Amino acid sequence: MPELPEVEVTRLSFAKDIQGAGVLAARLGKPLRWPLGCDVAQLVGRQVRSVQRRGKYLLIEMSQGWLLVHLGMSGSLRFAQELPPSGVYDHFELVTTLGTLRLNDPRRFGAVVYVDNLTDPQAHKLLGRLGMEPLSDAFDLRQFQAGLGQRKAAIKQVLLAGDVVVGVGNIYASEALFLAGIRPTISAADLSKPRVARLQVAIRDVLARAVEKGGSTLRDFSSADGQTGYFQLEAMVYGRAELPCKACGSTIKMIRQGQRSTFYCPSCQKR
DNA sequence: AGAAAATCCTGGTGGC
DNA sequence: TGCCACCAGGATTTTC
Repeated sequence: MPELPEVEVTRLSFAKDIQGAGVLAARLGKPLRWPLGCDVAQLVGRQVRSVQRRGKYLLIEMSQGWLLVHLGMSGSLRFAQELPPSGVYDHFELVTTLGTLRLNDPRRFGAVVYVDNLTDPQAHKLLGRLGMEPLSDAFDLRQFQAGLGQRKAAIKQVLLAGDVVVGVGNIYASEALFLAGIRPTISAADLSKPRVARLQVAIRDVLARAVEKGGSTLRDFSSADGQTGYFQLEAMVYGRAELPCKACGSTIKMIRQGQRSTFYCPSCQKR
C-alpha cells in the first residue's frame, strides 16, 4: 500500500520524463473510486506540464486542467515508451508522445480525477482538508503542537487522520511513534511540547529515509515491475507482533485502534 | 458544531 | 479444495 514515500518515489520516477509530452490517446478501464469527471477523449491534445504531489495525491498539471491521481492501497503507476499489453487491472492509461502512463490497481481504491483548476470545489473537496506536508518547511513545529493540542483522540489515530500532518499511513505511524518513544494510545493533547518535537523529527526521519530507500530502485522503475521499491524500509515494529524489539528485546505488542492494527514496544514506548 | 467512531469499497491471503 | 474472516486508505456517514 503506497504511503507518502512510495507516492513521492513514483513521482520522482517519471515527472521529468513525462514533462512536455503531448497526449495522443487516453483510456479508462473499470471504474475507480470516483469517476474521472470529464470525457476521457477530452484529454487528447493536451500537454503535460509537470507532476507535483500533495499528500498522497499526484497532481499532473496539463496545458489545460489537472489530473489528480491517488494510488489507494494497491495502485501503481508505470511510465515507459513501450509497455506490455494492458491487463485486467489496468484502469487508466495516457498514451503520450514520450511514453505511456498506466495505472494498475487491482482493488480499485485508487482514483484519477480531472479538475479544471486546483481551486475547483471538486479539487478542494479532496485536497482542502489535508494537513501539513511532513517533508517540507511547511511542517511547522508550533502548528504541529497546536494541531495536536486540540485533539483528545489517540496520537496514532490523529496522525492517521491526515488533517494535522499528511502522509503518515498505518505503517509509518507505528514506526514514527516508536522512533519518538511515544505510546500510540496516548491522547494527542497530552503530549508535552518536547515530545511533540521529537515526534516531528521522527516523522520526518522515517519518511525521508523511506523516500531515499525507494530512490535506490528508481532506475528500474520503468523496466522492472511497479512494486519494486515498496516496503524497502526495515520496520522496527510494524508487522513484528510477538517478536523481540530490535532496540531492547522486549516483546512487540499489537493492538487495534479504530479497526487498524498498531504495533509498539511496551518498554521503549512507555507513555 | 465539531470531533470521533463506524462504514464501505475490492481482492489477496491465510487458516481451517 | 473451498469457504470465510480479515486486512488495508480514506471519503463519507453516523454517533456522540
